[in-house]
Amino acid sequence: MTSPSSTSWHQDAVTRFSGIFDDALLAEITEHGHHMKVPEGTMLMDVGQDMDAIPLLLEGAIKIMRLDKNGDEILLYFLESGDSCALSMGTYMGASKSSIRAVTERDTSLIMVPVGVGQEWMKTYRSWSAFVLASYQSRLEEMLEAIDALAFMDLPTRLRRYLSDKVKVQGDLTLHTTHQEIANDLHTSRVVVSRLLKNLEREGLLTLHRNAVEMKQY
DNA sequence: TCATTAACACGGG
DNA sequence: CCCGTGTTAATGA
Repeated sequence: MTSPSSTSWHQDAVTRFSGIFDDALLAEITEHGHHMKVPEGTMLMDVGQDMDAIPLLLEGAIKIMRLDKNGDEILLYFLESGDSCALSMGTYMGASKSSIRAVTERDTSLIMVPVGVGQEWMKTYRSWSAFVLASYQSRLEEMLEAIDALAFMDLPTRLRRYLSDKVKVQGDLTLHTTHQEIANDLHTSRVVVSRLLKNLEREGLLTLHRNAVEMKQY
């Protein structure tokens, strides 16, 4: 691998994961991993689809959703740079069908590691198995937070959490979205989102525009 | 009481 | 004109 185009993502991978994986494993990742640049809004994985690779995020963000019986999406959490998807690790335990939908939230750069290769690394690289376990734990905690939000938080609170999450994930105070999209993510109606956003605007926390919400603080 | 559904007017692109 | 937005009235949980 000496061409500039292939070494560039190798460098990204090394800088992103150098503190996490040892050098030998980093070399294996650049050898066996497939690099992908994915534009915003791409569905990387859907419910029932086979999970044949483990994603390692370099740049960007991925929205992880579950579907209700009507096929409506419920937001679970976001994957960010340096994250992986614990559910794809489930393939280690025999499951191979995805139970979630994953859509890129912004332009994203990631490495896909074939499941079989990842399984070998579980035995040979302690830094890999530690990473998988840590990823499992952090994904589990995020899911528990999502459950808490759905079960115990009122809508105004959930909306504020959602907005601050989006700002963090997008790295931009101005969110380019519609009230309807927010309503879909929070699993409620647009009427409610419009009213709550209007309240927040009156409180001076944000400014509303067409197709955009400009946050003042978060 | 609060969310949802339907309906409507307004306005910017 | 089309679509996103803001609002209201009726209905339901």
